[in-house]
Amino acid sequence: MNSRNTNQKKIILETLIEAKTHPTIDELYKLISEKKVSIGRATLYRNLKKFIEENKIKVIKTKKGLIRYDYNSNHIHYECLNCGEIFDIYDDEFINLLNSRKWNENKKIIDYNFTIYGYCDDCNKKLND
Amino acid sequence: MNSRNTNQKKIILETLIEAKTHPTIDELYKLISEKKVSIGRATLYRNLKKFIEENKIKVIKTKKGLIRYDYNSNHIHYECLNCGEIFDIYDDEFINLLNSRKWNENKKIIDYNFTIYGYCDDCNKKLND
DNA sequence: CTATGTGCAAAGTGTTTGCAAATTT
DNA sequence: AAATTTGCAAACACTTTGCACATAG
Repeated sequence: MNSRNTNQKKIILETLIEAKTHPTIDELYKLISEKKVSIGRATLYRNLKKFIEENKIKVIKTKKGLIRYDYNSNHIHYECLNCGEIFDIYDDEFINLLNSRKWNENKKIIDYNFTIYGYCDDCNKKLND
Repeated sequence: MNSRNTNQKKIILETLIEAKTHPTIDELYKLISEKKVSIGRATLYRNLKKFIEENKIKVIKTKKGLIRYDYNSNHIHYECLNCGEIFDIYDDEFINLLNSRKWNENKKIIDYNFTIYGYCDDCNKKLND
């Protein structure tokens, strides 16, 4: 039942952290292939699943149905309803507010997933031509 | 490009609204089958997709990877990390706070998806035996 | 040395699509 | 009557699994 530190795990997590974007599994696979090593797709699936269980990474299901992966740090997502791009929003004030709030006696926050939908600056301009 | 009001659309949306749970597509299919009518799976997929585009319903991707559908009203989800059940939280004060907040000059909130992870009351008790 | 992890290919699931018939407007 | 939607089955895409070999502890 012990988890072992393999080279593959290291590379997968490293690559996901380095990526500024929120890659799909396919994009992540390509990013890894660009490095020297090649990792099997099954290994990628298996390890992403483990990382999710271990709360190291998060899954984002986009409006268009794509499944994207994200290294788990405290932030909010803003998804553009036009171009589909996902932006990270860091808002400590809001996060603090979130963490201090109790939704009922026992329901404490262990983790959360917060995505806001709207239009990004670029698309806003285009749509208001 | 006009959208037509078919009986199938009516039944699908109706059944989803009636369901107090957040059904998977399979659960929804069964709920519909329990009524007189039978709707093809393809029709179900096609219409759920349309409803999402039209912002009538929302998708929830659970920690365990299940895809659940939810009628789109203003509320927050609380997912139990132990039993997996999803609870609705209605917190107007928080929703108002959310809606009034601007994340930067142009990034307005059109819609959002907010899920909190933790343990539900029942599981809390069990786990602290 | 033993248990865990990997890679491949095959199996399994879930979702989409082409097409003819039905339905809506 | 024209355009959209439906239902079926087949096609497609994504994810998991069995197994033999490799690797970590």
